[in-house]
Amino acid sequence: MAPTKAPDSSRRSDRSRRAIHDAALALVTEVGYRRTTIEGIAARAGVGKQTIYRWWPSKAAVLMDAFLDLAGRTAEDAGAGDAGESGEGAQGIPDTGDLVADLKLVLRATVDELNDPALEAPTRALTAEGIVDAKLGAAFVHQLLDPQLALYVTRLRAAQEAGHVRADVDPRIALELLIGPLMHRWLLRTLPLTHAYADEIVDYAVGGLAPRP
Amino acid sequence: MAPTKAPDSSRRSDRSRRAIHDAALALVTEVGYRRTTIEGIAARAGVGKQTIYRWWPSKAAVLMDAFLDLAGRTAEDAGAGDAGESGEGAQGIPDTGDLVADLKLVLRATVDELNDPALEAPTRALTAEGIVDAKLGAAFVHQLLDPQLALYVTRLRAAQEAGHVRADVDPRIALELLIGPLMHRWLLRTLPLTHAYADEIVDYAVGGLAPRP
Amino acid sequence: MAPTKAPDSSRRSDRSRRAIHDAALALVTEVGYRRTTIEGIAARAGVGKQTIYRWWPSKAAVLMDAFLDLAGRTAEDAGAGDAGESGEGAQGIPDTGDLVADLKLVLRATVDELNDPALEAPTRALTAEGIVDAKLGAAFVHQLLDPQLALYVTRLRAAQEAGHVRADVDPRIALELLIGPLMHRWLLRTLPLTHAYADEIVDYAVGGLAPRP
Amino acid sequence: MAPTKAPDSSRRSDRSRRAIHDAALALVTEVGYRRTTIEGIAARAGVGKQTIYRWWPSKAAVLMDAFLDLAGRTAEDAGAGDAGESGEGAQGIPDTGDLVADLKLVLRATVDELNDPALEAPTRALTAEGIVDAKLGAAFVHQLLDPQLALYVTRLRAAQEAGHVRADVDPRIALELLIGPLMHRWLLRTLPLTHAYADEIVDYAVGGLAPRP
DNA sequence: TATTAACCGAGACGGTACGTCGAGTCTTACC
DNA sequence: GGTAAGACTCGACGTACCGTCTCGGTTAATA
Repeated sequence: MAPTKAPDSSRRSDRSRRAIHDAALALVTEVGYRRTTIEGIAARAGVGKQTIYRWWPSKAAVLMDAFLDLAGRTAEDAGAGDAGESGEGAQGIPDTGDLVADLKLVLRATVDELNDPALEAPTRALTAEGIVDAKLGAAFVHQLLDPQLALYVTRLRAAQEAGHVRADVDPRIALELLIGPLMHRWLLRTLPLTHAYADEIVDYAVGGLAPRP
Repeated sequence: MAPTKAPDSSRRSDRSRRAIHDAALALVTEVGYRRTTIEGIAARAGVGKQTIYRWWPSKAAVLMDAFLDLAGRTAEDAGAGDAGESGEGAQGIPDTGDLVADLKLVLRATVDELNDPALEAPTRALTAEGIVDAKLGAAFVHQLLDPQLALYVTRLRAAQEAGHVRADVDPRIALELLIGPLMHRWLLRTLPLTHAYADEIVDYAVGGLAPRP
Repeated sequence: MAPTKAPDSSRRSDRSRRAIHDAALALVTEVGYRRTTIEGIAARAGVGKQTIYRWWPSKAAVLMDAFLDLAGRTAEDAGAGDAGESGEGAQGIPDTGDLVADLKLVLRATVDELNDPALEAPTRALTAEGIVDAKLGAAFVHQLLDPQLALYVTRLRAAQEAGHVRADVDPRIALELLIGPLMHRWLLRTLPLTHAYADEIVDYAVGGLAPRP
Repeated sequence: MAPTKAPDSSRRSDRSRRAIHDAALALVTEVGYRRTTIEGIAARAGVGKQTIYRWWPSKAAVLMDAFLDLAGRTAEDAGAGDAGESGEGAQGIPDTGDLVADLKLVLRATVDELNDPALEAPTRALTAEGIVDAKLGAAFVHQLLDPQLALYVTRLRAAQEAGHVRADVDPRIALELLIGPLMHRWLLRTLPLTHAYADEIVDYAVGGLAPRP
């Protein structure tokens, strides 16, 4: 029943943690998730295997942490020029009053992110892993996806209050109408993912959400 | 340049092929894709490993073939009561003139299929594998997904001709508006996948596709 | 109890038999006994594997046959210039009356044979195999070694009758006194095997066999 | 140029080393060298295959080490009753002044050793392997045979000084006159290997070495 | 300031699966 | 019915990683 000797995180080496993150991301990008191994990460990071096993339960968990770290740093960089009033790194969806324009802006940004070669490999790896491993999938959704989606919900609720979206529309479903097609195309690589596509998705979807005349 | 000695497929053992398919599907369902091994499949199928390596390049390829076989047999069984004049096994989407009703029918069927515990494990495994492995993903899309999606395109074109859908709508995108959200929810397990959800998706999507009054 | 279907040797393909012999000897010489495989022999001989398994019980048996064949042909060639009165191919040990000289002649010939690079690999392979596999070893001894040794026995008996060797000497043991050291040096590669060595062996050994003055 | 990462022998598990030795010897004795496999040794020793591959280059090398270990331990046991002042374990050949008697003693002991069922299988296996594999053969000769033969050389030189053996006799060749016939009979199983045979060999051989009257 | 306990790099260990090779058997088509 | 060809089951090969473990060597907090 003993909790199997939890390590003392206050004595954890930050240097190692970062090196492991970097090695994990680099390897996934270079050789793919499949051929990325714990041993490989340890060797690349100049770290003992045990140091990885001490702090993470699986390869996927390492990658997830690394990815969160990367996302955090990226957001920090992006938001560095702003007033810095949001400590979260989540910028939110603008509300110019024009729902279609606002959504197109965000969806185009998402398209760019998905097409970013530096992010593609780890994102695909984590998504795929989450599809098969429910536990990891839940973590992925909660830590990475949900915060993003919450922003859409907020914006859509505002649109409902402004009367641009019917009151009986469930924002959660509306948001999936926007994100779903994007992810579908990206995950399955059926057709190229472009700004034009994002625009059309918004046009069609908002058409179905707008109040009947 | 030589393709490294291709085996003579006319002498292939059908018995082994079927046994391998069955073992692969059973193992993926029972222990999951990760813990399914080529050795395990061979042992379960009562087959030498080499017989698997002779005919398939990877575990994923075995599973894909097995899945196609299963899908073919399932479709055959389903279509057995009909006149049998369609050798394809693809039933097509009904056209009762009521687009919304027709789509709801098919989407509900898709929901049922995705929720079928016998199909869930292999479908997830193949999808996840295809997300990471572009080659396999392409095969998956072409052999399993595209034929399905073509049916939607046909039905949507008919709706355009009947004037229920605007002429400037791209059926390919319209279809993704329907399928995308479904897959999104199923893949990421964000919320349960129900008939009610399928209905709402159809309602919202067709709203955006219908001619402006 | 059925003798498991003995093949009809009258319909056997001589072409295949020879091709298999040649391939076996060539492969043993080129890549060594260990890396010589039945599949390799079959491929090189342009023969089906079954043709080998039909007529020989093991790789060693194939090689033994091939070697006997080779030895027979070699002896035939060597004896072709003679009157041809000996159908056996065994030339016998000359009896000039000088035992030491006669033995040196034969032992030097044996040294040359053991040093012949064309014969070395198969001879070593068969000897080694026979050391570990008693059944094969017996076959090797009876078919290849005993006929050779019998010649020594004959010559030594003649020497006994001529009074050059003590009457109480067992020719069988005397012969081993000559052959043993030669084989020892050749098998274990302790020191080079030369004519000078053969001469010394004869000198020492005959010294021990000659009548006490 | 790098020797491909040599393992750190100071951290080697002695427990595993011993278990592997024991398993190797047991298997060779029980099922023969051919049917002894690295996998079998590992399984029997309760050891991972890699632990064998880490420290030995081949099955034969494992067996050689095991045999050396066994020989060492056996010699240790045999010498335990003595004063123990010789750390070598090599007892040497006695020098009672009677060369014939001394040699008969040692050769009879060798006969007994060769006839010992516990040693037969590994000795045959190693010898056969060494006959075909020159590298291994050299190791076998240097590590096992040469030390033994050196004892004979010593004893024979003493005999030369005492005038029991002609001064012009090469002890190295003389020794082969004794050992060669023994090994020949044992390796080829031509006739049984007995004390009487050893005695005769000594009688004949020393007869050839003694000073001419 | 000396001790000590945890983390750390390193890597050997018992295992599992990999993908390949060859053994020996069986089947097919040819002659 | 013998033959060339080669697919089949099976078992071992030698390799790659897994996750655990043990070994010095730092390094930080405690005595």
